[in-house]
Amino acid sequence: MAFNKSHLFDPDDQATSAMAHLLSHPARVDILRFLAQNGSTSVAKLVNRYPLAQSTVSQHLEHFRKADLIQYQESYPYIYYTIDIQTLKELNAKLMEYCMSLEETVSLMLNANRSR
Amino acid sequence: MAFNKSHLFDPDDQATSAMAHLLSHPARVDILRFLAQNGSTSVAKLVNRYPLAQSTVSQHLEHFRKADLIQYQESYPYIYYTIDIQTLKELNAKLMEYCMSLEETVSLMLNANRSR
DNA sequence: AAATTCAATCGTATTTCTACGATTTATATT
DNA sequence: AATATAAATCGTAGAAATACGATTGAATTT
Repeated sequence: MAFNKSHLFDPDDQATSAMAHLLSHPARVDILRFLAQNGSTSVAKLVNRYPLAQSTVSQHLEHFRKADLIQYQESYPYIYYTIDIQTLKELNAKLMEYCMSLEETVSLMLNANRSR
Repeated sequence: MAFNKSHLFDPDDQATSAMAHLLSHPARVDILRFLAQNGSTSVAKLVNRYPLAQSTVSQHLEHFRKADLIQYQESYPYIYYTIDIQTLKELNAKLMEYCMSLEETVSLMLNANRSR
């Protein structure tokens, strides 16, 4: 048992949950926003921002790298990470679409309750 | 080691990642949408929707219960779950706000690149 | 060549997640 | 009282996530 069954679900829902998963740790929530707002950023700078060891921050970055959400370029002595805007837009759109649809649905419910 | 450090991060980011975490499995993505769209739903009906055992579906529902995102009422022989609209609106707003802010930020970046 | 430095990777411990079957609990029905 | 049924809970297995220190690799300085 315990073999994951996520692949058996609707592909759109898989994409939504994959993006959600990337945001399921507060460090990653901040990293993504920081990179979006500040552009090219060294790992050292990120390590300074969090109460985490360097190896742990690298591990979080690995999640993003595997999802092609970030890219990096070396420039001694640092490695600078940037967001892959195209991929971010795609993944973010999936999650946003889901959240907005949910929001719309429950708002309709509220209105329906109010008028009966 | 390995004791979780999430509590050391920004409370807003903790809330964002907590909601993201609830959506980090495709079954939960579908459950939340299904409850929002279809209202009061028995566990049996949910179990039928997924390639998962009854106990596994109950476990997923437990995530939502712990976050006060759902409520239930018994009516023999079924237990019917509904969304807690107020809580959903609050948690969803946090995640939406984050995603929309990200979207806005990267869109500005694209425009800046286009015009230089 | 030796030393330095940044960051990836490795090894490992602990915790949490995902999944299941089995059991328990609660509530009718018979 | 016995039976049936729905769903929570328990016990457990395996995988993945989170965290760290230590090591390695690449690149520049000295």
